[in-house]
Amino acid sequence: MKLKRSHQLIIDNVSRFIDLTELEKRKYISLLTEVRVKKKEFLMQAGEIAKYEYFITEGCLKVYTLDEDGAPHISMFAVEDYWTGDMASFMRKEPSHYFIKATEDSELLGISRANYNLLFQEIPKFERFYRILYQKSLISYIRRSNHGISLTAEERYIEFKRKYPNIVNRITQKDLAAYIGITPEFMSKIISKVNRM
Amino acid sequence: MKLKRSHQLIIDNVSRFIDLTELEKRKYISLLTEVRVKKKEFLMQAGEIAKYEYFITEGCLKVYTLDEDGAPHISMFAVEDYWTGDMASFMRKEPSHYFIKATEDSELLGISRANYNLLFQEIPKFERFYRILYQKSLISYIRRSNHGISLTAEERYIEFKRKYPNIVNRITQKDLAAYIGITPEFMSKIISKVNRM
DNA sequence: TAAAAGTCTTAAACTACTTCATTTTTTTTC
DNA sequence: GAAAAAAAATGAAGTAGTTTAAGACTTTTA
Repeated sequence: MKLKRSHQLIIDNVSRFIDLTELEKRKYISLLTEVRVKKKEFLMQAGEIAKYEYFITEGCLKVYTLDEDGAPHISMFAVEDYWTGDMASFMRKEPSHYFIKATEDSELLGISRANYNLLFQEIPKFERFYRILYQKSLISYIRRSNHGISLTAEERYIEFKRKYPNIVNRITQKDLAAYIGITPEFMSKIISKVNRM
Repeated sequence: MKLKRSHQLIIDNVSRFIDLTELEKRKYISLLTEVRVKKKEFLMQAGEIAKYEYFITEGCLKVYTLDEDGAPHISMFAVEDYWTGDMASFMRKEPSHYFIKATEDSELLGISRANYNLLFQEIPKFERFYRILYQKSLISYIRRSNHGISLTAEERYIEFKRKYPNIVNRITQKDLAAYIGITPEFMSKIISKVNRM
C-alpha cells in the first residue's frame, strides 16, 4: 500500500532500527496526529505541559528557553526527519521551560502521551526503537556539549557551518548567535572576520 | 535468596523501572562482571574501545577528556548507584576520547558488549529498562546543559554545591574547576569569595 | 509600494575569566 | 615522619566576549 509522503518519511525513519509488518505500520500511523504551523507560530510555549512528541516532515523550527534576563537560548534547530518536543515535560507532565517556534511553514506528526504509552503495549518493538533513538541522541548530545567546551565562539561557528551546511542558510544570524551562545553583535563580527579569511 | 550487597544494589536500581522474577535476576547477575579499581587507577583510557558499560556499587570516579591543549574537561563524577562508561565507544566500537579514573578505591559491575546484546534476547524487558534509563539521562543532560548556560562560574559552583552536597566534599577543587569549566586559580578565588559571603 | 518592524554592522567602554609567576598548605610516598 | 609531590591561594597583566548606542539594510505588513 502506498503511503503519503509524510507517513512514508516517518516509517523510513523508524525502519532504520526496527522492522515493521504492514499491519504494524498502519497501526502506528493511526496513532499519529498531523500538525501544521505557519512561520512565526508556536508549536509549544513555556508554561504549557507538552501534549505531544513530534517528528518533522517539512520545515524548520527553533527550540529555545528564555533566561532570567529574557535572553533566548536556542538548544536546537529541528528540520525534516528530526524528532523534537520537550521530553521532560512530556514524560513528567510538568510545565515546560521551552518554546518551539516555526522559522518556516512546517508540517509535523505528533504522538500524544496516551498513544505513546499505548504504542509500547500494542507494538513492544517500539521499546527497542526508542531505546536506540534515545541512546543515539544521548551520544550525540554528549559529544556536542563536550566538543563545544574549550572552543572559542569563532571555532563553534565554523564547526556548525561545516556540520549543518543546509541549516546555516535557513536561519537568521541572530538565531545562530542564540544557538552558539553569544550576542548577535559578536556573531556579526565573527562572520565578517571568517568571510574575510 | 539473599544477594550480596553490590548485586542487591544493581537489582534495586533496575527494579525502579521493570519487575524481574527471581530467575531473571539470577540470569541478569550472571551476565555481569565485578571490577575493582584503586584510587588513581584508570577504568578506561582514551584510545581504547570501551569493552563494558558500568554500574558503580562503591567509590567515586571522574569521567573526562583532554582538549587539544591537554587540559582536562570533566563531564561527570560517578558515585554509588550511578551508571557510567563511554556509550559512543561501546556501541560503535570506536576508540574512546574519554578517560575514567578512580578518585577513591571503587567497585563496579560491568556488562560486556556481548552480554549487553544477549540481555535483550534473553530478557526483552531490558529494552524497556534501557529505554527509560536513556530517556531520563537525556532529560537530565539537556536540563543540565541548558541550565548552565547564561550562569556565571560562581553561580554554577553554588548550584553544584546545592545539588550534589555529598559529592562536593569528595573531590578536589582542581577537579571541580575542570567540571565547572574554569581554571583552578579562578575556582580558588570563587570559593574564597563565596565562603566570605 | 510605503511605512513599520526587524536584522545587521560598527565602534568604544567594560567584565568575567585566563595566564603566568610565586608562595603556602596539604597529601602522598617510602 | 621527612622528603617529595600535588593542591590551593594570591596578585598583576592580558583576552574573549558583553553592553550600549546609533546608523544602514532587509523583510514584513497593510
